[in-house]
Amino acid sequence: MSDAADDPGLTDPLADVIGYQLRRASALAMSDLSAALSAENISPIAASVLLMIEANPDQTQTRIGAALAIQRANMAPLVARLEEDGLVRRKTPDGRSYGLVCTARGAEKAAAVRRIMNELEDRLFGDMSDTMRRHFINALRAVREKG
Amino acid sequence: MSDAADDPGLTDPLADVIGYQLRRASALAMSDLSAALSAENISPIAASVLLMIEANPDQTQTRIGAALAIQRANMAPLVARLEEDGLVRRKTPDGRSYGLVCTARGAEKAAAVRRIMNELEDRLFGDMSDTMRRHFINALRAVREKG
DNA sequence: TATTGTTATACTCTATAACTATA
DNA sequence: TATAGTTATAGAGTATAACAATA
Repeated sequence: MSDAADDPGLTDPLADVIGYQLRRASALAMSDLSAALSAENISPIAASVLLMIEANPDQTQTRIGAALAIQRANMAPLVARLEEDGLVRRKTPDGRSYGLVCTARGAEKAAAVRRIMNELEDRLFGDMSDTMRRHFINALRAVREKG
Repeated sequence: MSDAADDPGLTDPLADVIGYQLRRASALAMSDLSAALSAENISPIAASVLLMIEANPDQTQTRIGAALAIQRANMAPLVARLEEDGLVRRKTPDGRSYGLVCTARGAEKAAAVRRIMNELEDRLFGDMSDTMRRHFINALRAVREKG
C-alpha cells in the first residue's frame, strides 16, 4: 500500500498506475504553463499553433491543426485570434485555403513563448539526465502510436 | 529539425518539449481509458473516486477529492452519481460530513475498473522494463512536487 | 464529388463564489 | 467562526454535424 502523494494519511490505489500519474503530471504542467504564458496573453494551445506555423510557413490551417491533433472546427477561432493579434497572416494561394505565415510580431511572440517554455521545462524536468530525458520522450511518443 | 509525428512532411518544433509530449500522451491515454470504461458505464474520473473510496473507507468526500485534486464543488455531483448507481454509500457520523464506503456492487465495479485499467496499462506501457517503469513513475510524481 | 474553412452546438472537466447546515 | 456539502455558473478544451465556397 502506498501513501497518496497529497495526503500521507490515505492509501493511494493509483500510485502505480502510469496513465493516472501521466494525467496528474500533465494537468499540473499545463496549469503552470498557462499561468506563465498569461504574461504574454496567449494560451498554451494558441502558443503551440503559433510555433507550428512559424516552423512550417505557407501550410493550410487544417494541416497545422492535424499535426497538433486540433480539429478543423477548433482551429478556426484559434487562427482568427492569432490574426487579430497580428501574430499570423493568411495568404491566399487559392480561394478555399490559406497559407499561414508568422508576422514579425508573431516571431517575437514565438521567441517569448519558447523562452517561457524552456524555463518551465528546466524547472520541471531539469534534474533528469540527458539519457533519461531521451527515454522519457521516447516513451511518451510511443504511447501515441499505441492509441 | 524533427518531423511531426502525425505528418512527416512537417517540422515539429514541439518534438522535444516534454511538457507538450506529456499532454499529448495523457490525452490519448485518457481517451482510450474513457472508451474502455464506457462498457462499465463509468468515467475515468468517477472510476478514480471509486477506487480511492474503496481503498480509504469512512473518509469525507472532501478528503477523498483532495487526494485526487478534485475540488469539493466538483465532488458533489460525482459522489451523488456513484450513490445513485449503488456503488457507494454515505454514512453520517455527524450532521455535516459523510463517511464514504463502497457497497458490494461498488467493489465489483472497482474490480472491473482495475481489470480494464490493467489491460490498458499493459497495452500502452507493457513494453517498458520494470526499472524504466519505476523511473517513469518517479519522474511523473516528481513533477507534482515542483508545480 | 471532395476539400477548406466556418458556424453552431453540446459535452466534459475545471474553477470560483455564494449559500446551508452543522460543529 | 470554521468546516462539509451543495448549487449555480463560467470558462476552457474538445467533438460532431451542417453549411458555403472552391477545387
